[in-house]
Amino acid sequence: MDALSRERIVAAAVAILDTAGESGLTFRALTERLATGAGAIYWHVANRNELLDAATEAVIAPVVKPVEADEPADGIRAIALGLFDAIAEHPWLATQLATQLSRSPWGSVTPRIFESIGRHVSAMGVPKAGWFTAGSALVHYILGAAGQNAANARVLGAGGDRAEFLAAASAAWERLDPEEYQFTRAVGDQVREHDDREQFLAGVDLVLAGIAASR
Amino acid sequence: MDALSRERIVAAAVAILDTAGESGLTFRALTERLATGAGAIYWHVANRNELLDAATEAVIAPVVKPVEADEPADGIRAIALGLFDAIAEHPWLATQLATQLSRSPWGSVTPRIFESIGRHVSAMGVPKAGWFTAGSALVHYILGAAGQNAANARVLGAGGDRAEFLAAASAAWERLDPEEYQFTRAVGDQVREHDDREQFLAGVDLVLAGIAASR
DNA sequence: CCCTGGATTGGAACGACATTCCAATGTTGG
DNA sequence: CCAACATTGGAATGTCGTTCCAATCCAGGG
Repeated sequence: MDALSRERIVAAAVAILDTAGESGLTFRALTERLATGAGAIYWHVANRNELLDAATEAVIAPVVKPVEADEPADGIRAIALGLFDAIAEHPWLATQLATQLSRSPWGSVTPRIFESIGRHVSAMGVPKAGWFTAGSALVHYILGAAGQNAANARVLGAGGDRAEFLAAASAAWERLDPEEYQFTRAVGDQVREHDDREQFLAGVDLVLAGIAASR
Repeated sequence: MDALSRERIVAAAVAILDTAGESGLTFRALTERLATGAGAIYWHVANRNELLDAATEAVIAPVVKPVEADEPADGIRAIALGLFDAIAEHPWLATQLATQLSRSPWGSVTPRIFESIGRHVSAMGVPKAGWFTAGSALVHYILGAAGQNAANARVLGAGGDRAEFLAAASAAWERLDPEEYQFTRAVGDQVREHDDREQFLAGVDLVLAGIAASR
């Protein structure tokens, strides 16, 4: 039996989260996968929340590494896509990052994301007074849109393919009152034809255009 | 004892959520406040999640009522501020809306928000192909920024005042490695001097500028 | 080499929770 | 007034996070 360590526990947590979602991360699942007892785990991590935070950090850290790019906007797009892919691959990140943002915004992971995006914002020539606004708009759009994309993918689930999902989503939308939800329904038709990644990048570019316009 | 009803249960849930947060909403707290048993509540409500959704809807519904405005942008600002205030008054909304967005995006509350914002987006003269991108950027920024604002207010808590909070936040930021977090730290200085609401609106206007630029 | 103190482990025990179940009570139409 | 049904209150169940403790491991000093 290899020595138990914080890293091994966090790795096991990520694996469980990936296959069973946030509600699947129980101490029972952990003790079984690690062939140990709950007390041993508690010696290395304070509690379940700290473990969730550590798992989030372990998965996000590689994405927010500094990126060199000719254009600052390209650096932002690269980080945005990295986050998009990470959240698509680990759907539990969406809820987790949102919760962390609105529970303890100055925790460990969120400022790192903010910083990695902000570096490029300041390089864009935005006046200092606009840094917070520009950085916030980017980060909130990126995390929100990536999370929603992951949610769509999850609804799709293991079984079906894209066509099946779109059919289900269409059905759900058709059920909406056409009068009351005319915008949402009109948008549904547009979305079906576009690639998720491209659509996400279009949103990033929209915010970037806003930053450029108010510079 | 007045007749138990779904409305009374939802109202009690909102009251509990406001004073004790999401983790405070237990069936024990509900049965005590309503002077009844768990079984009675389960006859009106399927489970805890449905109750959380109903509480969210009850609090959000008044905010997403149609708004008439001379300029579409003003309508968007009005709805954004309504959401901002609702989330500030009921901080549990931040986590709840984020969770609902990334769990079942096509539930009941989220499309209503999307629709109420989208109406004004289409009135802005955005070409149809850009509706989804523009609406998404707005909604994600609004919910994300409002949630973060509520989180800041919560850290501040019942006891202290704004100066105390800013001192605590400063202290947290000073502890960050100045080299590694130079953008975040620079931004902290800017933020201290500005009104939260104005800062929030500046972000909305930034996204609106992006929409106008790509129109 | 052993022995002693701290580090680490495994699992039992505890209290809180969401949910289910059921007997009892209210209500209503024939 | 009496059957069917709607509604209630609370006891029972199983799962969870967390705490506690006895047992084991390990390193360094005598």
